[in-house]
Amino acid sequence: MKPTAAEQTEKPAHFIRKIIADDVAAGHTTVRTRFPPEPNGYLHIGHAKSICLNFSMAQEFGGACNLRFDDTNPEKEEDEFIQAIQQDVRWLGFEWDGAPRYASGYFDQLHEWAVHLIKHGKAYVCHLSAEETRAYRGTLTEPGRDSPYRNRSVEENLALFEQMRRGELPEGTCVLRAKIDMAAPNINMRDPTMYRIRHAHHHQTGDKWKIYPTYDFAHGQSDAIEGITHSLCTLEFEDHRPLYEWYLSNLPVPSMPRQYEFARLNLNYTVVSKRKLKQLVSEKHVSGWDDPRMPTLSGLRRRGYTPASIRAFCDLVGVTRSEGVVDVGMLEFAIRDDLDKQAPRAMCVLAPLKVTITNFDASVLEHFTAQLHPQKPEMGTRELPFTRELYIDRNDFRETAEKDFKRLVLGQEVRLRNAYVIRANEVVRGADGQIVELKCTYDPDTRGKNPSDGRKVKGVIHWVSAAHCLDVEVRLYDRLFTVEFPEEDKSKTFLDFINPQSLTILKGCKAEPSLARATPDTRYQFEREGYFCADSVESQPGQLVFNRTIGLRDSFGK
RNA sequence: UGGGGCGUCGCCAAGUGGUAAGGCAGCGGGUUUUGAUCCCGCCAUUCGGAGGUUCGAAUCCUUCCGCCCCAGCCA
Repeated sequence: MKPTAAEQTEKPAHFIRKIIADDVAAGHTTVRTRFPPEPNGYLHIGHAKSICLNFSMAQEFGGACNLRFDDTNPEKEEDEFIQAIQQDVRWLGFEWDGAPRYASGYFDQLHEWAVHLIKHGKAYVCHLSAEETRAYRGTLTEPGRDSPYRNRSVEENLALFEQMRRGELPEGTCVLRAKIDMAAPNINMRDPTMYRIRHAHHHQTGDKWKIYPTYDFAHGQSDAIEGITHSLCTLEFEDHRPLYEWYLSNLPVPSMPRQYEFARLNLNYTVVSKRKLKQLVSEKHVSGWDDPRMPTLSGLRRRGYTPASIRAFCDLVGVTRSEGVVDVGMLEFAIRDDLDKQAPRAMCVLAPLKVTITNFDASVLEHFTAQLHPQKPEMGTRELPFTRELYIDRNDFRETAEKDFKRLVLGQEVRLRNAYVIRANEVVRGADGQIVELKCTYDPDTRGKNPSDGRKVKGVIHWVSAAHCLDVEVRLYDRLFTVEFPEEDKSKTFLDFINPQSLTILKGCKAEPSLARATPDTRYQFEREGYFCADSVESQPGQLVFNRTIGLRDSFGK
């Protein structure tokens, strides 16, 4: 059998891999990377790219990868997210080195380093208000002006910073800034803020701190403390690299990490922004962070995506510096590719139409043994009860049809998958004219073989025994947004493009009896329909709920 | 009009001076008791445009065009 994308061992030689390989060849014996999420939301498919990159680089080069919570902004962060992030990283198949790290774990050291910069005349306490600071910063085309507080004495700065630390100053009173260059063309170098006053409770450090470092003042030093060799981040941080390096070279840090930037993942027909995902959840457009329509890892998991398929997808997409938009079709390919090889087959009728086999005795019960996987007999078999009354899908029957319709047509034959060939003889209608039943006859000579008279039966449809099938609920998912780029139209909000048909709930679906023991971790292929798994939160034994992960590729177009 | 990036097939992406990989999607055909899978074939005389250097350029130079990021006491 052809290897799946997930089994592909030859990894493409992207630029990060080359840089690291060169460093290793040049004598770097320790490769250490880190995945540094801020615990202010759930992880999504975009994070998966970063996770796969960081962990796989460490794995490939015999190094280690840390998990570090970038928790410098207590007001936006929660412990719930810390737990969820750990679960998602593990689910994806990675294990970080040692215990999870926290930027907040370095607050003492960071504070000490801030004092160090003050003592060296490289940082000062600035009392400009936020608005004034903005005005002094200049614009993209005009240089900024020096703050009037820029030349305070070391002693005064030390005293003021200590007051900030003790919580003696109200929020917003002042900030600690690095003294770099207010005329720098790179705005990040115009005396960036290092510390701001926040009288906030921190999920890790409690009420110990009244001042919190900014991302820029925390990230590089945290990397240095942990001995990170390659600090991989997304393109928007490229302009921060000079500042990242400025702090490292002006502080007595224990190591010199290097920052490299790659393009973040963009997917069409969805949004991959924590802020927007959070909005979908809080405004109840979806049932939660783990709604199967969400591009979050927890949503994809509940939907039925496998970790291997997401890893394969990340490999497929590659790592470059050019930002593009990946077609969701590639994600769908990755999951179909994986599931086709793994998923046991089963039959489930989504839109049941009763069929009576008039020449089959009502007192008879036959059994067919069907393979769980057509290409993998080693996966085993299951039993299919066959009786006089069956269900087939309404979409698989037409009273008249063109020759390209390869299913059941009145007066013609079709094969019931794993069972007999039947012929539709008569349509039974309800009071409203709706077809409620089909009267058919079966050909006993077609069990496990084609008609011996050489008749050609082209179509094959799935079915279920009416007396033995399970009544189940099936949820079909479509893309969450109706347009490729929901964020593109600036005159509207992405919420205007939510697909009202993104969720279709089907009740009264008829599943073959072997599905009674379905659990969320077994993904099935419902033959001719797609890949499904029991919903991890709402499916119960006896009241099964299946999520359609993804439909089968369909060249006919239902 | 400042700074930093990016532009190779509809999408992703190799290629870094020697004459355009691969994947996704699409389109033909074959196998098939899943219109699935699998198999075979097709799918960029051309690399954002224009000049130039060179025996030779997607790769070097010049210039132009387009797109993205940066003016949080967010990350």
